[in-house]
Amino acid sequence: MTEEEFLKNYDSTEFQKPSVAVDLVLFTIRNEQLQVLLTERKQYPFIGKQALPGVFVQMEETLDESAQRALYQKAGLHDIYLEQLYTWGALDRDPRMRIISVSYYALVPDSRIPDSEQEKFFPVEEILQRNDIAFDHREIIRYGRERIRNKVSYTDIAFSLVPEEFTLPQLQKIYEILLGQKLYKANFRKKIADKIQPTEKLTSGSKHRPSRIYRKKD
Amino acid sequence: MTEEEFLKNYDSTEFQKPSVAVDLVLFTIRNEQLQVLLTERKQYPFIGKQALPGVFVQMEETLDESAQRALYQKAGLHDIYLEQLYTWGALDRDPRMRIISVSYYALVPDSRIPDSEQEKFFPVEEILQRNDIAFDHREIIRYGRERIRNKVSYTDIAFSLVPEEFTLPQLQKIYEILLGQKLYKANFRKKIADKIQPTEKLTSGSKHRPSRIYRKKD
DNA sequence: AATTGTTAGTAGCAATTTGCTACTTGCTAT
DNA sequence: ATAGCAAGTAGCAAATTGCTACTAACAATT
Repeated sequence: MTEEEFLKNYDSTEFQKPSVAVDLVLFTIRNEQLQVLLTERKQYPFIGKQALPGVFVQMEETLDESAQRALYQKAGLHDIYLEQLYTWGALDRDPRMRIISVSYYALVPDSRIPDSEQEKFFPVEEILQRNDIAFDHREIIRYGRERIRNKVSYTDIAFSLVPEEFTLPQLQKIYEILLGQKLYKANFRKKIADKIQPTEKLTSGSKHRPSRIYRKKD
Repeated sequence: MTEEEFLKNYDSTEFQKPSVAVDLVLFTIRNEQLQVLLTERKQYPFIGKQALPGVFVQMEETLDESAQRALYQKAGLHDIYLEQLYTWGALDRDPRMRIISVSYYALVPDSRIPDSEQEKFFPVEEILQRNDIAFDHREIIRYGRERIRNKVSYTDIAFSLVPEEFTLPQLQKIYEILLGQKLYKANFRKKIADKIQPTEKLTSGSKHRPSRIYRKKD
């Protein structure tokens, strides 16, 4: 049997297969809190409960593309920091059938969230206290928060949560929220000095000293 | 329609589904090198080439269980450090059909590898130079190495690569291989001091000063 | 015009960690 | 004895982190 023959005869429907979905944890920072987008379920199961937005993986799209599609279809967003998180495979995680969920997380500055989506964000702290979240999505959110918490210190993901132009007090606040602890101003600035570029601009309108506006270097 | 009715009528075969497999990156350290288990493919596709051991995910097993099964069926190993790595979903990663692969990596001390498996390990450095590895498995191996390299500094995974009883020069060597750089003896010992317990035993048989034997604390 | 309140931003030092060199210890083989 | 060799320790310099206190620049109030 040649390879060609083999491939022609291969019956890919021979075995029963699980379904594969992508679920998206879309994080932002608002009101000095880490928040996540939740959608209300319109169908069984968990009708009326809140869940992460998700899509089934189509045969002709990669996982990354599924995640991007979810991001666009469910939140109207493009060109956002997006990274695979973990794949969940418990047998009973969906009562309909066996569904394996590849979770992704995305980070978006509050300023980029469309008006239509504003209402759908909820603080992670609160969500983790609740027990009425659909599926295993609360666990996914917790896991996502842990991932960011780890990565913030050795990557630049914090910049994904801030607009193109930002002040250092803003940026520091992002770091503090993600890490869950205060940082020292002077040390923080030394640390990130090589990642930022000052602009000529200063903030205005506040009733105290204005802050210099920076951009990410490169 | 009640939830029960809905679930009864739900047709889970309505859509075409990808297959889901688990591929295993089994790392060990031998000859002062990071090595990986590869199996020779006996079937199309990539017949004769080397690949990571893998299994299809069965409907009645979780992903972790699939990974453990692969570990046992393909390497005869039980109770090994095992962690999910990443899920690979390129459209053409398998020429037979759409297969989504959930990769796991495992860490095992060289001393625990059964005789029958000894021959199947190959140095990661070499593998990454080659271009005759089946599927996208070379990329998976590279990704696995990156993951360990990151985790070694803020977790205890290095202990998974060493027997229950070990010497500090042994352990330090493991860290050095994983990190890809030399460490300072005295500093290394300060760092891990709270993670280890000395035994009464010393090594013997060497023609120089014997080394104290330790165990992991807890 | 000076004072107060508030946040932005800088100085500087103590404590800890890391980088590095040199030493001492305990074994075997000459 | 002593030479060779790896195990293990001492200790200091350099860099990083923890922390306090300062100065700078604005608006609002006196």
